Amino acid sequence: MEITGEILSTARQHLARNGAAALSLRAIARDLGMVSSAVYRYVPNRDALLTMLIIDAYETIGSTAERAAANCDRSDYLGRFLSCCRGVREWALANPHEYALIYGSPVPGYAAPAETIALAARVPIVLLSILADQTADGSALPAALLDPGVEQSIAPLREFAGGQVSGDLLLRGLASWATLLGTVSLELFGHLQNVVVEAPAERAAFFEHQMRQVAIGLGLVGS
Amino acid sequence: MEITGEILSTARQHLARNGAAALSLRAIARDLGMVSSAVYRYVPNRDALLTMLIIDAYETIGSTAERAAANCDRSDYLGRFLSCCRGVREWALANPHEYALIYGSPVPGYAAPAETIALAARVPIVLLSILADQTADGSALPAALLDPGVEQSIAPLREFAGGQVSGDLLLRGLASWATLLGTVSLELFGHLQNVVVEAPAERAAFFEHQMRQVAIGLGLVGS
DNA sequence: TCAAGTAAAGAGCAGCGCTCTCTTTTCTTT
DNA sequence: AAAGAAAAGAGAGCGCTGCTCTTTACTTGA
Repeated sequence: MEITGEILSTARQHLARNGAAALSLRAIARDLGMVSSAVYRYVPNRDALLTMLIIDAYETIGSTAERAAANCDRSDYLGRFLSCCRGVREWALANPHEYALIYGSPVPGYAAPAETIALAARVPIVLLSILADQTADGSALPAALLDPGVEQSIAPLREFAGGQVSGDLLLRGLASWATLLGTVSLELFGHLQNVVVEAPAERAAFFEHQMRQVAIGLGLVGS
Repeated sequence: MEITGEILSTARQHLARNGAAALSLRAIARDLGMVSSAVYRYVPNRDALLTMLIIDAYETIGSTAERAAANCDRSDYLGRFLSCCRGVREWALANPHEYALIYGSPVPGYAAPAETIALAARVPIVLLSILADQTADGSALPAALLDPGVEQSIAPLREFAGGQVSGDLLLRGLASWATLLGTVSLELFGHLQNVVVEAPAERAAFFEHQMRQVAIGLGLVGS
């Protein structure tokens, strides 16, 4: 148990420094003063190690988002939303390789291990809880009527939300999630070069504005 | 020149089948009946090959988006936008590894080669041209006043657009781009599991609805 | 015909994931 | 305390990778 932890923390350091592609069991073993075959007593293979790092990343970004949102009054929906968005972006900027690991291209084969899907939900759940609170106190946007096919398409999410939030608002929430991750990914993966000034202050102002616009679309800011 | 082309097309096939991580110069050489050292006469190294594939991917998704948008009347802004979005998504679904290569985590070191940044602009330019046409004929949304810091942040884009489009609309355009890529990435990278029904018809209906909502935010659909 | 240039082959280095066997250490049981 | 079992690590080795260097074969132009 002890050594598994050391392997994991060394792996974390290597990931943060060199990225997932360069993660090497042998290098980790060297750092720990072991021979490479010895780490196989603790970790089945490289993919399993990556999975642990993925879980780790989901946990830290999830708790970051939760803590950020919890910093605001429960009734301050806009504050909770913006705080959550900022938290996600700042975590991503501070941990680019970890972010890429979970929201970039899936590195190993393809299949997301079953353990990760519950963890992956933590960030969207923060967003969802804002919409649920908003709906509960009657301040949500009037729900638009949806095409039955569209309504049907989000059946799993609808079930998860337990009928607390209208289909229309759920879809808007999904869009806000996509915009958040899209904006962060564009910035982190270099697609805003020659588009948005590179300096941190400008990047932050840009992000803040974009998320505020998203919040308007969610009905979080009284017009 | 001949052989470089064969190497590239073989590399394309390998990328499509196994993804960028598994791309191996030796395997390509084997497929071509050469010895591995021989391909180094045509390709400097593996990263250069990846760069070529990146350029290739940008070109095909760019022309796909352009052709899709060109399928509609020039004055049919909504049609052009939706057609472009559909084109991007369908190309991504048909070429997941290529999509991941350009919009997922940057695989090699980090720095996007200078040759790629012009190519990378082709999809956003399609979106931008819609907004420019819309502005030119006076049907664009009234431009909201922006915070000076935000206005400043998009100076590079503003310069590129040549003053044809308001800062407010440029920012909305960037948001639509982020939402488009975010939505496609979420779907492609498995983050819509247990959220949106997996069947192609439902996924398409979901995507269509989301993009229509984005179009409303851009003022592309007369209310 | 011969020299120059080009393309390919081959060997080899260091690194990787992973497996197997063997030895050493540690803990448990009598 | 001695004997046995279990756990942990060491080492060698397989096949793969990117990449380099040297040598061989072939094709040109003079």
